[in-house]
Amino acid sequence: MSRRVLPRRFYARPTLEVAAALLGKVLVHDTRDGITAGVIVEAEAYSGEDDPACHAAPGPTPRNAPLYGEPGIAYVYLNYGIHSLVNAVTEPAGHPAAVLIRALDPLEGLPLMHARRDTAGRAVPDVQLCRGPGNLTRALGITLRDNRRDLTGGALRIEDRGVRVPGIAWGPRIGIRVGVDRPWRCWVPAHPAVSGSRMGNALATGKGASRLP
DNA sequence: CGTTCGATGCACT
DNA sequence: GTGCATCGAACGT
Repeated sequence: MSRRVLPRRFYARPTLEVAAALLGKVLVHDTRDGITAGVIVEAEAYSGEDDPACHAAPGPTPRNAPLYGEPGIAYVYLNYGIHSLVNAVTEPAGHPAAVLIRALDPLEGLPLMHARRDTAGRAVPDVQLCRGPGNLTRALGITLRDNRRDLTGGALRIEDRGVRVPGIAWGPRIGIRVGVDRPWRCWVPAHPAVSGSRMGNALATGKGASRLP
């Protein structure tokens, strides 16, 4: 529908490159209820069967099949029984890898995001609507049914709207128990929508080199 | 402030 | 049966 939708070749390259390049891009979900969209400000790379934190670590299974397929496809899975987490599949087909989208700066459809997130009359500040991978899928209405959707066109997509990020910081991935040694999480320095400031996350405020780790 | 802990569903051993 | 790429309420200090 638009030339600003990221083409498949954007995803068909090293996962760390894609993760960095996704910062500043816009995740859009078009549903019956309306459009919601946000600027990606935090992401994590998961790449290869030798990455112990990657879902492909055990080798191919029915669940992780999308990771082995075409780049530019959404890999959505349920974790902790509650949260749908959305990834963008990367690298040429055959190399299992993806970028987990962890936080957005809310851009469009804020009222709809609030409607989806506000529970028990509990209001959520705008900047926290899409802070955290489970929160952003809830705000955008992304569920397991969106697994395998093509991000290069259609209702769930990622666009380039010309947003420039001021910098990129790198650090260890969050919430995993293995593979913590790999600094494969990247974020926009000091951005308030970046997750992790809960656990005394000094990293989230650090100045970032745009260089890959 | 800080840390702990229960909710909840599904893939995989 | 076990273990999560989480979240937020409920504690303790």
